[in-house]
Parts: sequence; C-alpha cells; structure tokens
Amino acid sequence: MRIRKDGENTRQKILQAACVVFGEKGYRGATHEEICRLAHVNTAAINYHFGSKEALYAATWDYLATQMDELYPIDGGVPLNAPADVRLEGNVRSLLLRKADRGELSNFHRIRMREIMNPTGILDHAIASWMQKMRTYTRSVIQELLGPKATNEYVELCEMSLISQCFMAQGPPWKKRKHALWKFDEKDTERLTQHIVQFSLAGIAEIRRRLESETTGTRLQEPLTGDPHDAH
Amino acid sequence: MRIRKDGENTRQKILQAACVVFGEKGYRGATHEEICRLAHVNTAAINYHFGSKEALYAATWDYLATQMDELYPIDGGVPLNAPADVRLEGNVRSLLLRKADRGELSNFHRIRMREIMNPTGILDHAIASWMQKMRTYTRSVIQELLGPKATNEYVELCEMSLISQCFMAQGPPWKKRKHALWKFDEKDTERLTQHIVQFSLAGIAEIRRRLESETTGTRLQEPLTGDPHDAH
Amino acid sequence: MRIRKDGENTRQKILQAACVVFGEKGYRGATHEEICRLAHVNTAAINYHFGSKEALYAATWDYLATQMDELYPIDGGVPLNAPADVRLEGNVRSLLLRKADRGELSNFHRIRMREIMNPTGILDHAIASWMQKMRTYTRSVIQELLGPKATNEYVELCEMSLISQCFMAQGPPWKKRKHALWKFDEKDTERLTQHIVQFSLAGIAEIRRRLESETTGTRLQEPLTGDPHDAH
Amino acid sequence: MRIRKDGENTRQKILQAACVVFGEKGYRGATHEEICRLAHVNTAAINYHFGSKEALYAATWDYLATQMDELYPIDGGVPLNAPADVRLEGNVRSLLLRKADRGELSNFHRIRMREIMNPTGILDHAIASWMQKMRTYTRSVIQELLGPKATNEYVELCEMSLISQCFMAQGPPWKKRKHALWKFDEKDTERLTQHIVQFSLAGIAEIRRRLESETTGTRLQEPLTGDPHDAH
DNA sequence: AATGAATGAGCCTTCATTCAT
DNA sequence: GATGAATGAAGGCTCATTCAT
Repeated sequence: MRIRKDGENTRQKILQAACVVFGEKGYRGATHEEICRLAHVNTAAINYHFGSKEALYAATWDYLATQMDELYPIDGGVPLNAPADVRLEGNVRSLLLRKADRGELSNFHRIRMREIMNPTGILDHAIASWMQKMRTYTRSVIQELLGPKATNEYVELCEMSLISQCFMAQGPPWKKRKHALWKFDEKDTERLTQHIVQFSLAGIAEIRRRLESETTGTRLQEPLTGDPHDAH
Repeated sequence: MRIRKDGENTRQKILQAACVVFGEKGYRGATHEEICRLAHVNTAAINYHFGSKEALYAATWDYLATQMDELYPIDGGVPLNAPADVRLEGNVRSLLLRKADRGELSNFHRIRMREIMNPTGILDHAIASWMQKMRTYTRSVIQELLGPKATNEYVELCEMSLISQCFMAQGPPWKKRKHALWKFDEKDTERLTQHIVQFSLAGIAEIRRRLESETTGTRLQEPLTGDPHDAH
Repeated sequence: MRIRKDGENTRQKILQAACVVFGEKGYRGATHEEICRLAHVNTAAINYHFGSKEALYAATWDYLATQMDELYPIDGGVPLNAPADVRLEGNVRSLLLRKADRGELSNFHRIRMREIMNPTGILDHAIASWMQKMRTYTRSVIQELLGPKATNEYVELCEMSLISQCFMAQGPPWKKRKHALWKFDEKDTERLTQHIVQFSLAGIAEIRRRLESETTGTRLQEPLTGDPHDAH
Repeated sequence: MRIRKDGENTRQKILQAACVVFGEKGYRGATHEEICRLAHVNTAAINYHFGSKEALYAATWDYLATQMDELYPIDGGVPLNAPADVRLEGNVRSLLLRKADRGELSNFHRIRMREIMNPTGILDHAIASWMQKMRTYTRSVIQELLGPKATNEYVELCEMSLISQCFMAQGPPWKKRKHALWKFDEKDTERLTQHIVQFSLAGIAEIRRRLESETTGTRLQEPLTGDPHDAH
C-alpha cells in the first residue's frame, strides 16, 4: 500500500528531469538543485536514489540509449535481405530520425556529442560499446557496396564520409542555434535522407571504381587533372 | 634576462597556458589556479592582465584564430583562378591540416567544438564571424562545381556533406581518444584529403546530374530504383 | 533540545548576529565569516538561508524596523485627540527612546545613519518608505502648532529644527563615542525630551507669531526683531 | 631643474583626487586605483608619497580642514564685541555656508559625517580636536544668551539644539539625495540661516525664562499643561 | 622620483554531499 | 523512503601593497 512515496516513481521523475538538464547544460553545468526542482523532488533525492551525480549521469545515458534503440532501430526497419542501397537508406534515415526527435530523446544526442567533444570520462565505456553496435551495421552495408576488393581502410573511409554527414546534418541539436552550421531541422529529415543517400552512393561508387581500376593497373591515388566534370 | 616584471611576457605565458587548459577542460572546467600554475604566474595575474576569466577566454580564441588563419590559409594556397576541383582540394587540405596540427593550435578545435556543443555565449560573435568567412569560400567553390542551376539549397546540402567529413574525419582532437570514431590521425592527412575530395566530387557531380536532368523533365526526388550499381 | 537542523533557529541566529555586525562594521565591513562565527553557524549558511549578503542586509533592516515600530510607536502612546503639544512631546520621547535603546535595536540607527551617509542602495526603498511614515506624523503635529497660515515651507523648516535635535541629541549610538558631540546618554532621555519640547515649542511659537504678523502687513523675511545690529 | 616630475605636484594631485573619491565613496569604498586614475598618476604613487591608504586619508582631512577654517571662519566674520544674537547669526551662517560649498570643500562634510556615523578610527583624534575649537566659540555665545544663571548642562543642551539644526539642515551633502531629509540646498542658505536663528533665539529665550523663574520658586521641569499657545 | 607589474590575503558565492529527522 | 538543513571545499574576483626597474 503506497500512501505517499513510490521509490520507482521518484527515480523515474529524476531520470526524466536529468535528461533535460544534462541535455541542456551538460554534466558540469547541471546542478542537483535544478534537476530536483524540475523533478519536484528533494535536493537530496539524487544521492539517495543514485548515490552520486556521476551515477545519475550514467543512469541517464542508459535510460536514453535503451529507448533510442527501441524506437529507432538501426536498420530503419529495412530487412537484412534488402539490397545494399536500400539498407543504406534505411540506416541513414534511422540516424537522421534519431536526431530529429524533439522529445526526451533529443537529449541523447546532446549528451553524446558533448561527451565526444568534451568527455567527462563517466560514459567512456558506455558510449564506446554503444557506438560499436551502430558502426558494425553500417560497415557491413558499405562493405557490400564497395565490393569484395575493399579493404578495411576503404570501408572505414567511406563509413566516415557517410556517418559524418548524418552526425552533422542537422547541426547541434538546440533550439537556440547560435552556432548552427546549417539551418536544416526536423522537417527536412526526408530531404536530407535523400541527399545524403544520393551523394554518398555516388561517392562510394567512385571509390569502388577506383578500387577496381587500381588492380587493373591504374594508380590508386589518381591526382586531380583537369575538371572531373569533363571526364563524364 | 628578465625573470619577472615583464608584462608582455607574462601575458603571453598566460595565453599559452590558457590554450592548453581551456582546450583540455573547457571554459567551466578550467580554473585560474590551474592556468596560472601552468604559466608559472600568480593566480591574480589573469584578472590583472585580462580583467576576467571571460576576457581571457575571448583573448585565447583570438590568439588561436589569428595564428590559425595565418598558418593555414583557407584556400590551402591554391590561387583563385585555379579550376574548382583544385580549389576544393586546397580547401579540404587546409581544413584537415588545421585539425591535424598537434601543437598549440590543436586547442583551437577543442575550444570551437565545445562552443558548438556547449556554448558559453562568450565567443558567440567571434565564432559566428569566423565561420562566416570560412563558409563563404567553400560555398563559392561548390557553387561553381554544381553549375549555374544550383539553388542555395543544393549548395548548402553539398557544403554540409563536404564540411561534415572534414570536421569529423580525424575525430575529436584529444590524445586519449576514447570516443574516437576513426583511427585516422595527422599522418593520414593526405590520404584523407584524397578520399574526401574523390568521394565528394563524385557526390557533387551526381547532384549536378540530377539537377540538370530535372529541368529536362525528370523528377527531382528520384527514388532509389533498382540497384544503382546496375546503372553503371 | 535542538542543536542543529532547525531552519528557523539558524535563520534567527544569523539575523541577530547580522544586526550586530552590520551595525558595527557597516555593510561593506561586515563579512560572512564574522557574522556566521558570531551566530555559530557555517559560513555558507547565509547564502543558504538568505541567498546573498544583500538579501540578508535587507532582511536585517526589516527585522529591526518591525521590532522598532512595535516597541516604540511613533506617537509615543499619546492618543490622536490629545493637544498638539502633548502629541509633540510623545513624538519626541518616542524618537529619543528609539535612540536610547541599548539592545539589539540600537543597531537600527547605526544602519540607518550609515545608509544616509554612505548609501549602499540596497535599502533605498525600504528606508524611504519607513521615513515617509515617520515624517507624516511629525508634520501633522507641527502643522497644527503652526496654525492654518503655515505653508509647507514653514512646516518643513520647523520639522527640520525639531527632528534634527532628536537625531543628534544622543550622538551616534556607539559605546566608544570618540566623536560624541554631547555626553547625553540613555539615562538623560527624559531630560532631553523636556528640553527639546520646551525649546522647540518656543521656536515654533515664534515662527507662528511671525507668520501671523506677516499677514497684517509685516514683510515675510522679517529680520531679527529690531535689527540686532541696531539693537545693541 | 624639473624636467618631468614634481613631487609636490603629484602629491597635490593625489590629495585633490582623494577628496573627491573619499568624499563620494568613503574610506573603504575608495580604491587606490580610482584615486590615482582621477589624479592621472600611477597606482603606486599613493604608497610612494603617503606610505599607506590610511596616511593619505589623514592627509586629506588636514588638507580640507585647513582650507575650511581659512575660507569660512567660525565667527562668520562678526567681531567678538558684537551683540550675542548677531554673533549667533554669524556662527550659524558660517556653519551653513560650509555645508553649502559646492567645490572641493563639500567633501569635508561627507568625510566628517561618515566618520561620525561610521568611524574608521583613523581620524578620531583629528576630528575631536577640530570640533573642540568649533564648539568653544558656539558655547561662549550661547552662554551669554542664556545669562549668568546657566549651568554647563543648559549651555550644552542649547548648543545641541542649535548645532543639530546646522548639521542637519541641508541633509546629507550629495547630489543624488535618495535619503534626503529635506529638500533645502545651497540656494536656501540665507533662508535657513534666518529660520534657525529665529527659532533658536526663541528657544534659548524660553530656556532662559525658565532658568530664571526656577530660582524664583517655579519648578524647573514645568510640565506641559494645556496648549502653550494659550499661554502666550 | 616614479611606475608598471606582480602578489597574497581575503571575500562572496556555488554546489555536491552529508546529516538528523 | 524521503527530506530540509547544513556544510566544507573550491572558485572567481578585488585590492592594498610590494617589487624591480
């Protein structure tokens, strides 16, 4: 019989408030007081329920990562036996939808990007293993698109080119985008998906072409000579 | 030999120490004490020479930005009348060399990325105007590569695709790269330059092809139909 | 018996200590450390309970002003329908008793006088409204004593003459009266009351006499009855 | 041969700046930097020329007190053999003119009043001896007005009544008079002089009347009975 | 004689954490 | 289980004073 208090409920309220405050202010900028004020709980509740600010931070990451993977599966819902370019599109769309989420999950990216740019050290392991899972899928798709001759180096380079665009496309995910690189937002997700897929498939195809001509005698690092547009 | 009592010398020492500490710890994480300990000056020296922590931060940005622009000009040394693809390569190389710098200037990116992810507000104006200059150059090159039919939207999408790769290629510039997305480092700069240029020129050419076929009746958002590999 | 953990108690202890320290050292001279040492609480307690030094200062003023008005009502206990000279005596006695208080309330005057001589700006509004209340009462009594012909200017001049004496009579309220103008102290309160009332009633009567002769043709700025230079 | 520096000149500039800053900000509120900025000298000059902030403060007092006594003699220019009421008027006018001065000397009162209300201890001796001189003159006049029967107590009471008015008449001497008690300013000096003299001569006369009737049987502390206006 | 540079002590404030209830 | 109160450590900043020139 619960008359006044409910441990899980309080825990949950703190977690939800922590997403917002950590997302907006970062780990250092967030204070117990602000989180607890937002959660309508006592300031001591964080240490009571989580033991420390660090532990709450780690719990917040898990809380968000779990939801993210459930809500936006990494394959974008495309079956494994679909053609590679369709799987690529599904993957790109999934990554962009994750960034486009305007709810609680939007804080996931803010926290992740901050950790990448300004690591606290607290989430090092969690983020590393989370990324591993994501990258494995993407690389398998790219490997297929590059063909059997692609070494790991080429896969990694193309993966970088693809993932970079998905990470940066919508810029830093805050409303007040003072340093916004581009003005794309959640409404442009489909447009961005198409662009990135088109751009990247062409890029990958070019790399593949070079890879395959390489073995037939053409040098790999073909220098720029004249306007490539003329070549086509 | 002056040991003490040399304003410019002390100022310089503080600036250099500030690069390191702001770069490693961020604005909030940096303390007067740590900066001054590293600079071998008194803790009050920051406020004496710069007036406040904020002013020191702004001075540090200027100090780094000035050096950066001098050392790695945005065009990579390629003259304005060179072909667009060569200018693109120069631009990409310049951006990658900036990130590859392992000296004092490496802190420039750390500070900039942190400001983008976790703005203090102190550098808002400085960073915005700095970025404006950089983007203007890149967009002019892309505009030329996309041809006269490219609207601003297309230019911006391709700019995003290109710049994203340059930003992310070498990952966050810390020695201990726990979150490193890719293992490329400063020794791979030329390799990365070639990859990004090849990949992106192909991507841009593809976007241009679609742009130009659009006017001849083909729909813009041409969906993926069949394996693009078949097309070649 | 509560030794710690009693918010009201701690708050009260801080307030009482603040009266003493602000009273003795002034706003700038008072430090958190000294106040908290006197109150036997932690240095951070001021900001915990009051938010800032300024807020504590304002709270201290309210704390003292409230007690003062309760303990020494401005009319000195004389009913409103008493003759004007009796009301004047009550008013004068009240003002002198306020200054004669040797307890916590003695700090009220120290703080007020300091604010007048060296305003912090923090109490501007509070002191202004507090004085307004006090002056309104005194002026109504003086207005009646001066008669219907007295303009505001005359009322104000006489108010000044009366209040000045009440303010200065006992000198600045410190134990170590290095700058004491007169040696009167709290034991002389009744003696001072009688003197000030006698002196001032005569002064007011003289002003009234001149006021009323003025309307009968005599010029306003009537010099000293018979030019004193001539008289002697 | 003085080429660049002139010890006396620098000293003088500091003194003049110190008057202003000590006058406006008080001892604690004044900083070396502000004073020296106003004097257009180096920050170290205060300690160089005066040894310490305290010594400068004392020197500032002497600098102002000397000028004050020269410019506004305590007797107001009235000869010693003039009638007592005329000497009183001269004394009152002198005191009011001192407060009405709008130049450098206006800081004299600010410093003096602050010392009285909020003593630093630095000027204790200087102020005490300065006041002694002033009071001696005033008391001799009052003694004569009160007649031979006046004891020291009566003289002191009347002196208090008179001096209080002169001290307070123009309120605290700052432009921004947030706590202004009365709105009189330097233009009202003559008007105030007349009022204070009229008011006080009547008050003194009343005290003298009571003094003299006291010896003829009437009790000293004649209580208030009925409206004193009727009595006249 | 004079000064720009430098310093150390001290202040107000913040905040994660602990404590008694 | 939960909380309001309390705390100590640390940070940014001010400023009178000292130092080397």
